[in-house]
Amino acid sequence: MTAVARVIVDVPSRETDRTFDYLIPDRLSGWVEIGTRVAVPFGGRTLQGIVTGLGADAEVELARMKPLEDVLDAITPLSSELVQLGVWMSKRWLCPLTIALQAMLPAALKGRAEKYVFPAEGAEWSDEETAQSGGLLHALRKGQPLKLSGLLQHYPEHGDLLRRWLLDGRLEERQKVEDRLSVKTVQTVFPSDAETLKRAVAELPARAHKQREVLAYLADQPEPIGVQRLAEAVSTTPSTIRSLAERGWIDIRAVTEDRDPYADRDFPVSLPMQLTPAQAAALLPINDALEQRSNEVFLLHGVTGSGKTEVYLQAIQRCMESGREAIVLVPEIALTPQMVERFKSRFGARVAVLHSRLSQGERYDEWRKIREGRAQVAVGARSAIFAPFSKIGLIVIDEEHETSYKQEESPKYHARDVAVERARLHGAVVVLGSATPSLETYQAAVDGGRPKYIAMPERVADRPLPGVRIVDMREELKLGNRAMFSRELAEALRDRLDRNEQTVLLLNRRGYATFVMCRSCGYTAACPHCEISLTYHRGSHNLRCHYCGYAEAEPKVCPSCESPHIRFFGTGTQKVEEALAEAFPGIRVIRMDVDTTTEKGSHEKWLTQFRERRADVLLGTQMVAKGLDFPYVTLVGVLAADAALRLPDFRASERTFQLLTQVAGRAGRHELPGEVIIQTYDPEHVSIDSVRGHDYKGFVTKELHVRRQLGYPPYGRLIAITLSHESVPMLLSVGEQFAMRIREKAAALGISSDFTEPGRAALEVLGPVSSPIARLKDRYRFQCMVKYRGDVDASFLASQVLQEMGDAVKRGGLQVSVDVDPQMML
DNA sequence: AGCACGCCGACT
DNA sequence: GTCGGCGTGCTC
Repeated sequence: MTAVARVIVDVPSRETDRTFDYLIPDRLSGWVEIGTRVAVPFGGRTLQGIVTGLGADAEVELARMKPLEDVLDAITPLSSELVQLGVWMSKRWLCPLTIALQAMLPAALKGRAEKYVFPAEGAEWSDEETAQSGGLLHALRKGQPLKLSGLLQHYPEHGDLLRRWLLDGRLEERQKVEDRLSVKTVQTVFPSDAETLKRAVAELPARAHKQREVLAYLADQPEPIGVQRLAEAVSTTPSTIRSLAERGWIDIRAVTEDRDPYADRDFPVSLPMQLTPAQAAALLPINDALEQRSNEVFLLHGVTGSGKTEVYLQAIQRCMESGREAIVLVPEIALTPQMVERFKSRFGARVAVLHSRLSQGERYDEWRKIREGRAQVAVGARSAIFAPFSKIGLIVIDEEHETSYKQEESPKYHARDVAVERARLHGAVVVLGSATPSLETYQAAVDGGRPKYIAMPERVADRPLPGVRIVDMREELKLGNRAMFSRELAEALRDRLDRNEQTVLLLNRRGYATFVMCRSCGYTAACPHCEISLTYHRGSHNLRCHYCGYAEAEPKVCPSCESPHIRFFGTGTQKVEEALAEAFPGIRVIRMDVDTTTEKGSHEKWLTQFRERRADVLLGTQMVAKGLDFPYVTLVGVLAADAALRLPDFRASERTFQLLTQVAGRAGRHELPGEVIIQTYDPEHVSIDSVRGHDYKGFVTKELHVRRQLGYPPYGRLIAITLSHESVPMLLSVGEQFAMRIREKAAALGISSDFTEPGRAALEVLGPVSSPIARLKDRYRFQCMVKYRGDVDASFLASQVLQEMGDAVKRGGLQVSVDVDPQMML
């Protein structure tokens, strides 16, 4: 009987998406379990892999089996539950298992094989060769194996020499899987007992003053202390301390240290607040489910300012009291210091925070805090759903409708769906919170009873929802107002300036000007690789492609007709800022968009400034719409409310309604009442009109009706298959085949392609059509859309066809990407 | 994915 | 004759 590990190797392709068997050598037995990260020999190289199973026997003959090379972590990074979740994900979103597993590991643990080169036993080189190698041989013969990548960087002209000697066997190569990053260690002094220190003082040479000082300091404060800090404390250098260690009087060891990104911050302690009756009523069924340990899902539909966060906090409290852990997902954009503070204040050091602004190292340390049981609550963006807890009791998804929960790269998972599955595996409770639930979630609650629906229709402390006025910009134009601000908005702004209150302005766009257009001939500048409008960047005076990074200089005349009337179109936050300064001299504006918030900590800096009322207006794109809570904001203005309505995406209406409702919710959250003014060219549109009465139900009812008619989610489901290649005819023919084969398979199963008969299972394949991004990085893109409803396993059909056509696709050099339940149609 | 094995053109 | 081009196939 042999101990065998089944390993998923880190090669993300369809052919290798299965386990490979390896012998577990004696020296590693006891270290290998499900979820262990290992280094394995695979087809002549060394790769990282994850153990997904253990067996007493192999599936292949013994002779073909190789032993595991190494175990990469002392603590297995993935639990068997996470491995199981990965298997589920790979089926659900049709991705290789290794991709799903990789998504669960912090970036620091994405190991790569490094090649090391060293001289073979007894290898000889002539003097001539040594001279020719220009120091390369000398470096190699020092003894330490050297990194191949480093050698090639150092001696780029001697790559062929290296290769020749590797081939003739005088040099050998060895591979090792290395993490991108290790834990941070600090050289730490461990003082000996007082007795020893006293003896040391006696035995030191008379002139060793500094060393005596160090010993005196340690005698006084016998806690372990970092070498660097100790040196500073007695104003000397680390070498003094090291000589003490050499004499054996003290002990210096490397100690791992956490990079706590919030180390220098004090969070005031916050105690649970007195709940309003509505909050208490909402909390009750959640607590019941926690008590019963039943795998329940709730939709907490609470208007903006209704106090959802306090409900989360108290549910988490209850969860932790029962010895279980909690995960809180927040959209990346709303993961503001304000939000973090609320959790840190309530739960202190038991909170781990995971978001993209952390460095790789900081993220890794927060991750380890969870894995090693030092944190019980994880707050973070999408990927925090994989927090390596072992007994989860509660998962909260705040703003569950947010698109950022869907990952747009493989694995194209939706964190909301992962949460529900992970909660099932743990017997945990899920709370989906939102003021504007996604139509999918709402419809499932109303028609299916899961999630269970909980409503909080009022703001706390009887504060009213802000009044909303819609301004028809067409009328403004008729009356001769060509300005960016309607008279109503300008007046309201003036009023706020007079009263020293604050305003949030939302512009539904980014950049100074979105595209360049010639007024004479209609020419627009587009990327030669991607067929995407180029964006004008004011700082660098050039035009850039947001997809591939292509850049060219700002044109002075039209490249097509040579007219000088080429000008910048569209409105960006910079332009609005200028208009504000002109209309309201002396106005203090904070502009927040991708350009002003890329720097680490800048986001926080701006918001603090605004909170301290050092500005009158907070102007920005989507990022000013979410989760912000400022007492003196009494006016919210929306410029170009309908900009996003024109996008070719069936969710455009839903997104617009959600965005407008969210931003409206920033006004009047405290003592002072709020007001919202929305400027639009399409005031009758449901998405805009419904915001006026804060009429979520009115909006969903109408929108759901449309969705049902068209068979779109939540009444049908979609799978987008995108093919890309340099040649259009190739794409068309393979795309056609894809569509045909899926249709044939569905027909063979007796699935109708007729969507008109209500309730009946149906499937149709749309396309292939040129994808909305028709060309990307010199490759054309075509897509097929599988639309289906009812009891149809369309993912399985698609994966079968994908497998059958695998050969044709590979030989043709096509790239295929599958998006199950796509969120973005662009 | 990458590396080895294998079968045809332009060089020492 | 050989070095090396990259097409196909496999990796426990």
